Amino acid sequence: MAERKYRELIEQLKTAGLRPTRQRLALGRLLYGENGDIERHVTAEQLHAEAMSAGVRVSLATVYNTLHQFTEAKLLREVVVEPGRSYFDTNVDDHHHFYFEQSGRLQDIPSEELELKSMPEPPAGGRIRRVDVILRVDEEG
Amino acid sequence: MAERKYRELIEQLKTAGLRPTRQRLALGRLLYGENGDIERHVTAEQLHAEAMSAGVRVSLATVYNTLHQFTEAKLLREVVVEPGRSYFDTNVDDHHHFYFEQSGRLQDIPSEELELKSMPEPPAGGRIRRVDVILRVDEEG
DNA sequence: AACTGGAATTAGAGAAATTCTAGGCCATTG
DNA sequence: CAATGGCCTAGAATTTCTCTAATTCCAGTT
Repeated sequence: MAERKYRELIEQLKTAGLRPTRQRLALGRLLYGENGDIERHVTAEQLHAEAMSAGVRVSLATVYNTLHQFTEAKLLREVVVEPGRSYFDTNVDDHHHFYFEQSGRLQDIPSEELELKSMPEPPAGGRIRRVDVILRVDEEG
Repeated sequence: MAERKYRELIEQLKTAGLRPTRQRLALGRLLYGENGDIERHVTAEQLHAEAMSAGVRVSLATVYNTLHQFTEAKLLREVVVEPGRSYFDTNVDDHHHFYFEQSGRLQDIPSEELELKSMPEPPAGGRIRRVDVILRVDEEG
């Protein structure tokens, strides 16, 4: 992970009122580090397994807490594709997703490739917090 | 439930290769019956509770099976809004949803009110089976 | 109307994902 | 460097959904 990104992470945690603990930094490094430019869609279980095999001692509960805190801090975005299957996406820019049901894989769609023609008015007293578009894809053959 | 709708349901079950059993007919009546024009978004637990209090003896497993079979037969549409929370929508026409996170409520958006400007090409060997758009709404105050 | 084969239903166990709890640990502040 | 309060942990608990194996029901056939 680039030194710049690392300091940036610490800064973002502070801004969010989160202490830069060993666990949060390690998970941040796993999520954004090394190949930090590649879009990632990980489940809590996956990230936990990844941490284990990287020799990072962290409990599953902490992985869940951290993922939710990162999401809250807009460092991650949660994508729910099926009951009991939710991914955390390292790409927090405006974009959408292909979901491949057979393989359970998720793939980003840049926002330029899928735009909305019109946006409905939110019901009175509400504001639209997020737009989620999922294109469910059948892999034939 | 209108007599017409009732016979229609039996017909649709047959077409789907499903026997019109007491349980399936009763659940169908609960889903589409009486006020069959109103959009409904029910969870399996909710429908099960509804059946119980209507005096219909049916197990939770059967409710799950039936909801999935109805979805398969395109009599229902499943909408996943949160990990561990999925609704079944009696409206199977092309449309989208508002989701109110605080109350957990779902509301239909007619397809005229939210159209896509452009549709991306599905990745090679895939075809887009469904488009799900969820607008997540914060209720302020 | 009884027979039969396959489908459907059931209660309860089981599985999977996530959250909670209570105690101990550790980062920050003064 | 001690105190304070946030953080982490293992494991239990919860929630949602699925599976299993036994029973019951449905539809077509005598």
